[in-house]
Amino acid sequence: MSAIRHALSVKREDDFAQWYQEVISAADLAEESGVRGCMVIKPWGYGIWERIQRLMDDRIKAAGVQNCYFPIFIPLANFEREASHVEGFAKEMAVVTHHRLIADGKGGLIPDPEAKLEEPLVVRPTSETIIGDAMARWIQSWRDLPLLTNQWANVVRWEMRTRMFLRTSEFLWQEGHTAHADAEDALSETHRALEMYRACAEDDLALPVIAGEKPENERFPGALETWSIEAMMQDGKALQAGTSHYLGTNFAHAAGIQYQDKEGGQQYCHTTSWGVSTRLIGGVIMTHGDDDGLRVPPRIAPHQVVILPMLREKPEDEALLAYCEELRAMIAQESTLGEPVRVLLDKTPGKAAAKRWDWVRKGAPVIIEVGGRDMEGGKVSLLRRDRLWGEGGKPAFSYPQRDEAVQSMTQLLADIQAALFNEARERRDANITRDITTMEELSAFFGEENRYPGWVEVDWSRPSGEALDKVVEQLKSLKLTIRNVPKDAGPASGTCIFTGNKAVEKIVVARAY
RNA sequence: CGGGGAGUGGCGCAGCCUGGUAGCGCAUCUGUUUUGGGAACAGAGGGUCGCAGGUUCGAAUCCUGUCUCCCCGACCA
Repeated sequence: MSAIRHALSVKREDDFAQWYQEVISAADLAEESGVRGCMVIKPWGYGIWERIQRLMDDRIKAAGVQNCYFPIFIPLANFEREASHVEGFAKEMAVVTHHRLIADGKGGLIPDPEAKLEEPLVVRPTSETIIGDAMARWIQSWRDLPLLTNQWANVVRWEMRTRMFLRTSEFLWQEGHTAHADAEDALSETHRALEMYRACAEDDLALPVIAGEKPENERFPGALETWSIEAMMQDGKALQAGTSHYLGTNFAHAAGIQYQDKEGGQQYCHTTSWGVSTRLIGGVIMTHGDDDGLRVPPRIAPHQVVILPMLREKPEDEALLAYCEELRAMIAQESTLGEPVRVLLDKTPGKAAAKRWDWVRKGAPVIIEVGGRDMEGGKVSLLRRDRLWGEGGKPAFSYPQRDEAVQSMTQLLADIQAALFNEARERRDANITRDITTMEELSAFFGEENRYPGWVEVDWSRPSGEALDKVVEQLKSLKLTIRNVPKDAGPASGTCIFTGNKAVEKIVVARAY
């Protein structure tokens, strides 16, 4: 029995799905739009996305990739060219068929039958085909390679079941598309992107991930290899947080992406594509959220420090605001994690104690409250969001001198960033089980009693085709999926848990979002 | 898309079975008193009850359709 009065009404352990919904509304991240599967991303949520964008974009550009923008509409014929790609996406396409509305005579509007498009346009679910077209125009010679492009865009996939940030019909992402002279070069790019995602997830979002190759049945439609980073959520499920694909020459054949090599012969390019999306925000929520709301890692927090003056609507407020403004300016002079500290002086009317809880729910890493007594003593009241509660169920304030608080900010924010990562990593490591060697054990492990069982790493023989289908079917009955073959896992030594054959590698098996 | 649940002031809900023109808590606004930890009291504002049809003298309530959300499943990067 705890005396703590939490800022949310639902606890993670009581109803994780409902808790997730509450964090999104309580932290003011996003709201429903009235359009199926589409959400309005509100300033705090979009601010987090802008931070992710900025940090990722820096990494992308550092790798020599250039940003472009391609159309949202793709001609149907263009989309049809790559067979398995079509098969993968056909079921979830938004299609534009008309270009004009007319009155229906009942006060409403309908698409004008006279204005039907000769060829329907599909709303991009991803842009391999249309970018492939451009690549075919842009690439002539081996000197044009590698061609490294990226775009930040929205895409639409008509999902059957949607969840805010995790799976929405429309979402925001970046999609990198590259063309190379040979497989080796393209594979190297596939891995560079994967490692970039791992670094961004771990260093920027404080999400520990496992990077590895997806099994054949989970490949991107049209890809020869699909690699992913997988993050463990607090309910033990896996979230695919980013993917990187080696597409071989499949799309090059479909779009005619060819170059003349040094010997004068025509060669098909080897292409890659890779992306991360607003789904990452869902991963941040389910990794760092607690029973008081979100906890935003400092690197991606729109405001890292929020100052709340304890205003009383009296003349002495002026001096207090001046004291806080000085504090704000001093903190803004400091740097942390390689950037100037982002600090907000929240002067909106209202009591500081009430506003504090809004910022707790939003997850600002550091909250500083300043009252008249603090000012007199040259102090501030400081609260770490990642260590919110102290003795007796009260917020764990510390009361440093103002100068001391300013000087501590560089280290404090770096500490919070590290603490969130370490907490998540320890939780993940504690929840990966490696000693399961039979299907019976696996089945028992994921039985009813074990609510948040986490992940299991097992040996397998990498079956293919129908043999793999059987394995997938077995796992499905336990609601499990193969997440990936971790790059960093040790060599397999035993026998395949599914087939009994000699194991060739290890896989991670888990329930997934 | 199948099964289940739900849409009533900003948020959370009651009312619906047994039709009679809308209520509670929180939040908001105003005032007073408070004031170092999510203030108290008093008063006030705010809703064509998701939308569209239908039944009826009369519909939040009954019927039909439709949209959206949540949970489970199927599907899926």
